Amino acid sequence: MNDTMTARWLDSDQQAHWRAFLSGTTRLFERLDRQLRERSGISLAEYEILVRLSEAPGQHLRMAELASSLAHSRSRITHTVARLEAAGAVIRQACPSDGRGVLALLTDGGMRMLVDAAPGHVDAVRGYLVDVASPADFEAVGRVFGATADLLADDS
Amino acid sequence: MNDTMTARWLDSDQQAHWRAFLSGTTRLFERLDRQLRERSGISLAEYEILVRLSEAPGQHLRMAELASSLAHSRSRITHTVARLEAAGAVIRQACPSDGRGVLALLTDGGMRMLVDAAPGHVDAVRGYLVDVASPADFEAVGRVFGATADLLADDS
DNA sequence: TAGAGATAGTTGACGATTGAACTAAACAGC
DNA sequence: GCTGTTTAGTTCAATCGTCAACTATCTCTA
Repeated sequence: MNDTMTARWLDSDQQAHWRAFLSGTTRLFERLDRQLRERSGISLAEYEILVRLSEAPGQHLRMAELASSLAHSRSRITHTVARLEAAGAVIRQACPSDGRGVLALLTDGGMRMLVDAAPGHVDAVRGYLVDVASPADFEAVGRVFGATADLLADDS
Repeated sequence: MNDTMTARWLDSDQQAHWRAFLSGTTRLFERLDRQLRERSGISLAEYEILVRLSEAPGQHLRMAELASSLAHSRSRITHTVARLEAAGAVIRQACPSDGRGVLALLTDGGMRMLVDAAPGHVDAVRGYLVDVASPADFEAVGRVFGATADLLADDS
């Protein structure tokens, strides 16, 4: 956002789309989070961390890699990983190649939590978002928020 | 989500779109909230309440109308309106037609806060979302999340 | 090879959101 | 017109996220 930016207001269609987006995402995240908590006892943020760790070679990632991958603050990652560690889903260990670094390592128990949670979560993502959109519309969603994410990438 | 739902996993394109959406919205909301706080001293949630009140006839709405319009919990609306009241942006008064009800009424000061905040906020919404999407793609976003919002409407 | 600055991560205090329990008023059926 | 049930809103405690301060390590340059 800089001083040369002078665009104003949204037209009424744009405003309707923007408000649909606000309302839809608010309800969607609330529902996904609640469903995960009720069925598997983990939050959406915790779930996403487990997913990233499960995909990583050796099932471990640096804290900063988790932070940038999820677009969460470092502090938030510290707190969330601490909760996951208390729940036995993750272990922390020093990073061998960088004395400042910390690796979060998925445990077998963490993998079981993920395997337990994933089907219901994916069903929910499908049922409330993916499958209510046409393939072309869902692609458009990916394009739009990919562009937004790039624009707001960490160095911006 | 019901028992007959058996769809599984997302294909790799769908997963890429879903993650772009997660990352894009996370960054977008974080940025919009921070920009509003820095430039105008209000949160995004507070801003949205001021907008709804400013559009309402008589510049007032019931608490429950705010809650369903923003898809926020009643408890959250109570807290947020309390903060706005402390900031002098809103006044609460008993609802004349329903003894249980409470009206949130926008003050002149609240209207000034909104007028001050709105241009920068709209520029940000444009700059980080609306204008990075083609018109057709942004329409698709509206369609998709409109459908999600309907599906997850309060009685679901 | 100092020393300055940048980077990684944690901590603690504070603010915001949630969910459950609660009060009070409205409504429905008899 | 009671009585039981819904609905509106608030309150409290607990959880989660943010921000600023802090330690430790790494990197760059002279």
